[in-house]
Amino acid sequence: MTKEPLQKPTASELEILRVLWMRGPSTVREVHEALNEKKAMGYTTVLKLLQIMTAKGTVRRDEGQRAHVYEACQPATETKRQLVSDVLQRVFEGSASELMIHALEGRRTSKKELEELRRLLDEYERSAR
Amino acid sequence: MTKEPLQKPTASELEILRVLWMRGPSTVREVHEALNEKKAMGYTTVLKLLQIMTAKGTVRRDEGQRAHVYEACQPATETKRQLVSDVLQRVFEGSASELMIHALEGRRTSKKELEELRRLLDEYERSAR
DNA sequence: TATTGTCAACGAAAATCTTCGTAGTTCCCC
DNA sequence: GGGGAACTACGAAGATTTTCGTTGACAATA
Repeated sequence: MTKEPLQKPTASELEILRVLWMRGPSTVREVHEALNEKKAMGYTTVLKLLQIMTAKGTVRRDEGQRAHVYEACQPATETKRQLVSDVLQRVFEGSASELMIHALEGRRTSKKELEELRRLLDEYERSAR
Repeated sequence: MTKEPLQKPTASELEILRVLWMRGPSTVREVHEALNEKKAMGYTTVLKLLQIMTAKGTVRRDEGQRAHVYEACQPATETKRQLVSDVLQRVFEGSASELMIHALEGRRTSKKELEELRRLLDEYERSAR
C-alpha cells in the first residue's frame, strides 16, 4: 500500500482541478474547452493529465458513458488548505502573520476586502474558542 | 537579453535561499552544513544548485576567496512577496480573504497571532490610505 | 616535495512534469 | 455497411529539476 490521501497537485494539475471545482463533474472535452479560454492546450494533453490524476487518486472518473466524467476526489477547500499550508511551512516557517504581510504587500487591497479579513478573524476567534 | 529580475525559485532553490537569508552571505560549505541539519543532501548538489542559481541571477557570488561566497540578489521580502502572489493568483484568483480562510483552517492559531494579524490590517489600512 | 584535504567545474544520470502524435474503439448517419 | 466524428489508451519526446560522481586545481602540512 502506498499513500492514497495526499499529494500536492502540480501546476497543470491545479489548473484542471480548478475547472473541475468550478464546473463540477466534467468530461475531458468540457475541461479542455474551459481551459482553452485562458490557455492553448491540446485535447490529448488534458486527457493524459486526467488519466495521470486518476492514477494518483487526485480525481475519480465515472466510465458509465462513452465520454468518461471526471471529478475531484477532495473538496476544493481541502486541497487549497493543503496548498497554503505548504507555502506557509516552506516559505514562512508557519507564521500566518508573515504570510499575511507579504500577501498584502505588492497589491492594493480594497477597503471591502480588509473588512472581510477582519470579519474572518473575528469569526475564527469566535469558533475556535 | 532575457529576463533578469524575476524567476520563481524551485523548491530546492528556496531551501537554499532560506539559508542565505538566515545566515547572510555564505560559502557552499556553510550552506551545505545548514541544510543538512534538516535534510541529507550532498555537498556537490548544493554547489551545483548555487551555480545554477548564479546563472539564473537568483544569487550572486564573490569569488575573492578560494571558497566563493554566495548571497541572494533579491531581499527575502521581495521573493516571499512574489511567492505568495503566485499562490494567490494560481489558487485563489487573487482573493486575499480566500487565502486567509484556508491559512487559518487546519491549524490552531494562537490568540497572540490573531492579535498580530489584526494589527497588520490596521497598519496596512493606515499606511495605504 | 609527496600526501591529504578543500574546492569549483562539468557532465550526466535519474526523476518529474508537460505535451502530443498515433492507433484503435465506438457511435452516428448517409 | 462505409466513412467520419468523438473518445480513450499508449508511448514517447522534451523540458525542467534534482542529485551526484569525477576531475583537476590549489593549499596546507608532514
